[in-house]
Amino acid sequence: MKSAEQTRWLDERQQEHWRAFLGGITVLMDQLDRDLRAEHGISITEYEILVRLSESPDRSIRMADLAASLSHSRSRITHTITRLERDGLVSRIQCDTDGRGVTAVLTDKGFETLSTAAHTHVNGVRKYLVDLASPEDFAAVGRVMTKVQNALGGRTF
Amino acid sequence: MKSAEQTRWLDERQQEHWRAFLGGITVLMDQLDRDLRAEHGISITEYEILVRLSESPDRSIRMADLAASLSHSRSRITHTITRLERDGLVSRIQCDTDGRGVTAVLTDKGFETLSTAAHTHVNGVRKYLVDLASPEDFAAVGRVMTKVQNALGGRTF
DNA sequence: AACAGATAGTTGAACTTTCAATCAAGTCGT
DNA sequence: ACGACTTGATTGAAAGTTCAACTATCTGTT
Repeated sequence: MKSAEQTRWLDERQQEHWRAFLGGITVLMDQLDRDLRAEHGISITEYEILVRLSESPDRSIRMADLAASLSHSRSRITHTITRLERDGLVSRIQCDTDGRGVTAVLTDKGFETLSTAAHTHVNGVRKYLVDLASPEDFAAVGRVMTKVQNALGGRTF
Repeated sequence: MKSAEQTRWLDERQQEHWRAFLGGITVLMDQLDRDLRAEHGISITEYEILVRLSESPDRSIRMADLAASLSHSRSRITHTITRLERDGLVSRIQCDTDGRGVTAVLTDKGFETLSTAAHTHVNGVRKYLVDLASPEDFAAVGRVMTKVQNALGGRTF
């Protein structure tokens, strides 16, 4: 921040929106996480990984791609996959084209867990978010957050 | 979930919006936190507490009210305030009307830190979010997240 | 007054994420 | 083919969060 330039503070309305945003994501993510843990024993982070794997050819994705896809650090992915592997939902295989590479693969048990957890998750997303908003407003949320992702997206950790 | 009823999955568009939302809040919160830590040595959670205190009469708020205001658990507030107290930004005083009560008070040093950190924070919120969206879209975000907060708001931990 | 139950806050352990350091394998320029 | 550099992934420790258990105080009922 250059000291010469004045900071443009948020006006009252913007501040309200920003605080609603902060508070909203806090309670929303917390509730979705709680529901998944209570009913299926997985966190929302783990759930998102299972989803990505299930949609991918061979139900497998390399660690770095998983990290990029979720905007998580490599380290975080390593730890999370370690837990998922311990629980038998995912397994690791060596990448044959790159000696350094490791690929995470969804196991049958992982797919089973995902299949049932998906109901809980989607119902939550609807009940706590999608169904509360008008389609236009929800689309606006999508537009805005897409821009945020694009603006901050390709960082390295 | 009753097994009789069918889960209404998200359509492709809704799914895009939801994923943008998830990815967006991840990179946004991460960046705002990083900026505050790098330039002022406080996390975004700590920053939010300082803000609430600074706006309150006597620059002080009771622990439970702080928890409610941030949608954090009591335990989390206790730990965070302990850290802020260790760093001299906040101090604890006994509540005189309720023997169980503890009130967190912003110190002068805490106010100083907040005063400079606020520039960093607001500039970030603008650059990474507010200025990327049209006023209408940002207002829509505010509307939606207000509803989320109201729907999930008053939970106990 | 005394008890039951609710509320405020803390504590310590378990769990998750971050951070910096490390190791192995790939790429590039000479 | 050598060294310098980059990239992919892991590791262990530190920082932060959650969870369940606990103490202390308050409130309402009898």
